[in-house]
Amino acid sequence: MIKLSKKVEYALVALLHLDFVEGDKLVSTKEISETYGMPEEHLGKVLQKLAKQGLLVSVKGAHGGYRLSRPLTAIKLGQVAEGLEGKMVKAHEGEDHTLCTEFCTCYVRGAVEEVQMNLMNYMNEVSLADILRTKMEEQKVG
Amino acid sequence: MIKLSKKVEYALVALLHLDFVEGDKLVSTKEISETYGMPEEHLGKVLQKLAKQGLLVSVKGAHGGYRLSRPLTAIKLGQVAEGLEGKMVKAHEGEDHTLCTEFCTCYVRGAVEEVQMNLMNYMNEVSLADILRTKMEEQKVG
DNA sequence: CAAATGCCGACATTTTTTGTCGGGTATTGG
DNA sequence: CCAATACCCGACAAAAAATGTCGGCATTTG
Repeated sequence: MIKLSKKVEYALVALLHLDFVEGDKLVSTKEISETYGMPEEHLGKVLQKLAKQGLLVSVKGAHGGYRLSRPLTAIKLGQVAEGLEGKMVKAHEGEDHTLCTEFCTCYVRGAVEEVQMNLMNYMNEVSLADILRTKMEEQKVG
Repeated sequence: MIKLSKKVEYALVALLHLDFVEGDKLVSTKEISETYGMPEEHLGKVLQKLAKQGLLVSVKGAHGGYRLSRPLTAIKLGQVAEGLEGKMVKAHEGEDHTLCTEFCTCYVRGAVEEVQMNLMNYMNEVSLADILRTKMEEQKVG
């Protein structure tokens, strides 16, 4: 099933939440986890990875927390997923099957990699802002 | 990780293989599994589901096997995935959050569903022929 | 210093994926 | 008719991944 993992789901919820928050206000893991009923420790891990990847800025210590490092328009779905689950497609590991234009095992297998690539490319085009916009338009209509 | 499952991978390999085969020739599970080194029983399950869903035509008995029921242009990535793993998104389960235009829990959560929808819509647009075409163009260039 | 909070690794639990087995049923060829 | 081939199906087993928890450390604030 092509389904977003909880990790990604938590990440998206947190990112969208942070976007709603005014300016540079810092929000703690605890606050977010309580708002949406997520396990705090787990969400913590997720946010730490997002920070490590540069999507979030973290501030330690009392009254610390996280804030977005950039606008949602500049955060791609693919970045979030990759940050949390590692590189998703092994971007053509050197193998050159240019010669096999006819049917052969590697040819078919190569085409399957292509599918993964396509999916990944798609996810790297869609920004979180796009998603939010889609949702808003849908609500206006529906 | 947004990664195709083995089931889907096996299915795609089989479907592309069947496309390479001339005309109405029947190909058995065994033949495919041996060509690509997949576990026969497991591949069998996959092909059975594809047949049940109508993407493949199955012929029982000696010299039986499978063939495509239609051209690859008419087989969408999403169909393959759904056939193997069930409906992927619960297509808006009635809940109406039209009122929450401001920040609220369900609003953010709703946006996450949107992401899933987008992914699914994408997968229902891409046909296996599209994928193959992409691969061919890439080979010409690369 | 104590409290709050991020950071990190290890582990436990649960769920999903992947693979296997045994026993059907249908068709073909001899 | 019989044996071989091959699809069909449910139940189970094994392996892997996702999810959640714990304990301890590091940093900042008051």
